[in-house]
Amino acid sequence: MNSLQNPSEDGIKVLIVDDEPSIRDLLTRHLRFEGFRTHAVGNGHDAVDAAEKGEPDIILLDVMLPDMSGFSVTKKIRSMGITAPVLFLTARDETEDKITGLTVGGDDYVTKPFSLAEIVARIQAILRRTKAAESQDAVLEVGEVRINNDAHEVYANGTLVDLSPTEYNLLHFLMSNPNQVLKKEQILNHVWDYDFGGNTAIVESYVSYLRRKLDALTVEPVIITKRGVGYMYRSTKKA
Amino acid sequence: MNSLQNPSEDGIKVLIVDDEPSIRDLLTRHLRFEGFRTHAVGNGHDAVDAAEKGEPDIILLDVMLPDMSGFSVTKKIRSMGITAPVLFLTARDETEDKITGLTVGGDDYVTKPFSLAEIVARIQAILRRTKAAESQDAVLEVGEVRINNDAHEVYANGTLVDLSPTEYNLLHFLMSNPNQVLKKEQILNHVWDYDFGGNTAIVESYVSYLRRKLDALTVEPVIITKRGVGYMYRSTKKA
DNA sequence: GACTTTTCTGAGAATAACCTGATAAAAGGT
DNA sequence: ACCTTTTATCAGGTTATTCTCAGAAAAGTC
Repeated sequence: MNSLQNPSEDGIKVLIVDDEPSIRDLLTRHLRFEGFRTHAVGNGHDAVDAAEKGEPDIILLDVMLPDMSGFSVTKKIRSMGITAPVLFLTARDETEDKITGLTVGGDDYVTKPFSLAEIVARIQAILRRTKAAESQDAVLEVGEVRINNDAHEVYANGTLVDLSPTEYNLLHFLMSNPNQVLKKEQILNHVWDYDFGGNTAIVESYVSYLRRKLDALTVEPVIITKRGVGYMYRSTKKA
Repeated sequence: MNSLQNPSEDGIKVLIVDDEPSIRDLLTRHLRFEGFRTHAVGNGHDAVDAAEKGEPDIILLDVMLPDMSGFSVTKKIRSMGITAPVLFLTARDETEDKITGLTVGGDDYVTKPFSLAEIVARIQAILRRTKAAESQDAVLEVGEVRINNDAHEVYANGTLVDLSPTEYNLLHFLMSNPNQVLKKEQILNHVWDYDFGGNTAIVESYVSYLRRKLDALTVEPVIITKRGVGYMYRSTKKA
């Protein structure tokens, strides 16, 4: 039926540029699953081509490409009058000043390895800023909990809850798919980086952390364990 | 003559890839019975061939194949532009990171041994997400009972019923085939894993569990014993 | 009604799933 | 460099679930 997390993102075209086929594949498959239209290329030359012909709404661009750097690609396409925002994919140790220097305007960047939830969130944020397109809202309120994705703040019945980054990401993912059981594997795939080595036990830990912080402030527990299946965020209790 | 559970799934092509003939046979026979069109092969090379020529809607792919791994097969067919979703069949102890890494898009996986009901449910879920084909709905309501497959929740006349996973699976299977007698063996084959060692007495136990939980909430008993034959879920009472 | 067969159900042991506190390592801030 | 926060792993305790079995109950047969 609906894709997870972003049922409304329908006609948005994403150009994916990365020389590693596995990353291209990962992003292509996931973003398609989320409802985006994608096109993937493996080098800078093809990227310029595709940016011109494909008219993407947003470009995911690896900064380390075999033929030319992602920054050269950006300059080139900007000089051609293409204004689509760029989300740079960088290695952790990339000199950050270079990146921040180029991420003017609506651009942004994420460091590898990233989580899929992060990529989608950044795309959402960029599109929200630039096009004001009907993309995911910055504020998500389900049941007794309100989550503000711009400020990264969570309120439970009006009280600000202090969450760690991972706790926040997990809650955001759960709240994006209310009343739907999410398997632990599924959660791990979305919320943790794609190269995370551990097993799903960590999901249990973080659910525990979240419950400790949230359940003290809510009438109903918000995260339901579906034993043998997964976890579910419950918005409205049904008698 | 009618297929169980999914009379509408008619033209969907399933490619089955497993080196064990018994598993190939089990899946072929069952999925055909369910109304799918199937084609089965026993190694990676043939799988790539069949994926190209057969244009399957979905691929059931064992990850342990004699000539190449299921992941290599996936990469190969993806590079050929084939986007059909893959349902991986894996051993329980398979390194999970490998699997989870590849199952981010529409893909999914089940661990061996699986139950046939699980396979069908996963295929349904994948097709529902990707192709939006007119496949099984997430909510199934028959008579006084409503079952929500997204939330894995069951309501009897509006009251939430707490079921264990196996109880849920059994009820789901019964409700998928209302007003139709199901033999205990049939139920065992669908709902329990294919390597289940015990006998059909366990079906009796679980029917008993279900009745205890459901009949308190319904006017009519929903599960009827057809002595000497099997059980039947009845939607509208028929004398 | 008496007998046979089949089904139902309660009890219990073994197992699996889950929760949580402790802890160590890593990251981040001052 | 120090302290704090955060992340990740692990093991013990706890609860839910699965499965089997045996006796009770019900249905069918003569």
